[in-house]
Amino acid sequence: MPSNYTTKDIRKRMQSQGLRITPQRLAVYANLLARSDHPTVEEILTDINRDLPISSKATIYSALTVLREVGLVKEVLLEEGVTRYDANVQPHHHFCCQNCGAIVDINWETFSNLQLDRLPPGLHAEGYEVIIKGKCERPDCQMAS
Amino acid sequence: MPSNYTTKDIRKRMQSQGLRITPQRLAVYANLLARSDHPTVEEILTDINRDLPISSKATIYSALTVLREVGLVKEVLLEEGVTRYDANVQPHHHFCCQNCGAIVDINWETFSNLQLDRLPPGLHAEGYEVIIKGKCERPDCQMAS
DNA sequence: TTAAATGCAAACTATTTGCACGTAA
DNA sequence: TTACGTGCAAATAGTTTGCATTTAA
Repeated sequence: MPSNYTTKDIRKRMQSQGLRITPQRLAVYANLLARSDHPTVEEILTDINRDLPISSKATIYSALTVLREVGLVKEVLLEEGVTRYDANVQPHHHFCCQNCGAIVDINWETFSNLQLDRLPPGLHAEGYEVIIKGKCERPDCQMAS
Repeated sequence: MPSNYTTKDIRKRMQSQGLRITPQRLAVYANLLARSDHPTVEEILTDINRDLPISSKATIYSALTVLREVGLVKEVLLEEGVTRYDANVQPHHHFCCQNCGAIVDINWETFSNLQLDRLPPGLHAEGYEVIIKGKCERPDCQMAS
């Protein structure tokens, strides 16, 4: 489960901001909650329209913008030109397989002890994330150069 | 200075791979060496064509691809839809100002002691980078919410 | 001399926008 | 009922590609 939230949270968050709960917005959020692979817009679109068409691409973009504004979704930027989305909005780190591109969430506690006071004077940190590049557990990837 | 390299290095690197040294490739690399603000393609283009037109946009893209292939340049992905470039190819971290967008290089040694053995079993790290978000030293930014 | 690089324009991909129609509250 | 959201198509932005011309070695 990529988040501590559930689809119930979307109602509270959206309504408190005067935003409507629509089938499309619910579907996008539910899809992100259900999967842990940080999908792209294209992947979300394919997935939620698999059985019956429920949303257009422009609506997915719109839904993701709104979900980010209310703090239910974050974007993940690891590859050039590819924006991915994550329903896990708690601070955490990312492992990125250099062979297959898989992205694995790493618990915050794994690297929660960074000494931010070592930053150059004048810079004030509000948060951080560690991005680890390497090879994931798949045999193909372990084998790859 | 964002790198330990100089424009002399481009000759060695390129020639050893049978690639040509052109005024355009030199200009792109020299520009990246001269500035520390991780420019976009657009910004590089504007800068090197300021006095007299020397390069087209397609050539900048081509030059950056080659420079990355020979290991003289790295891309920096911190904002959605924006690819920036860096002639500092040594491992280092990035501080990103949430107010003005400034990107500050942080020495590797500042956070060089991460315990990578704490990663989930099966994942093999080959490198990492810490991305710190916060406010930079500019008074405007310190002031901002 | 000649294979490789440049510059332009067209093609492509990702994302945003305008607007008529539909719908959640 | 009605302001907000959706879907479509067109617009925009970033990047890549094809090809004739130029040039580094």
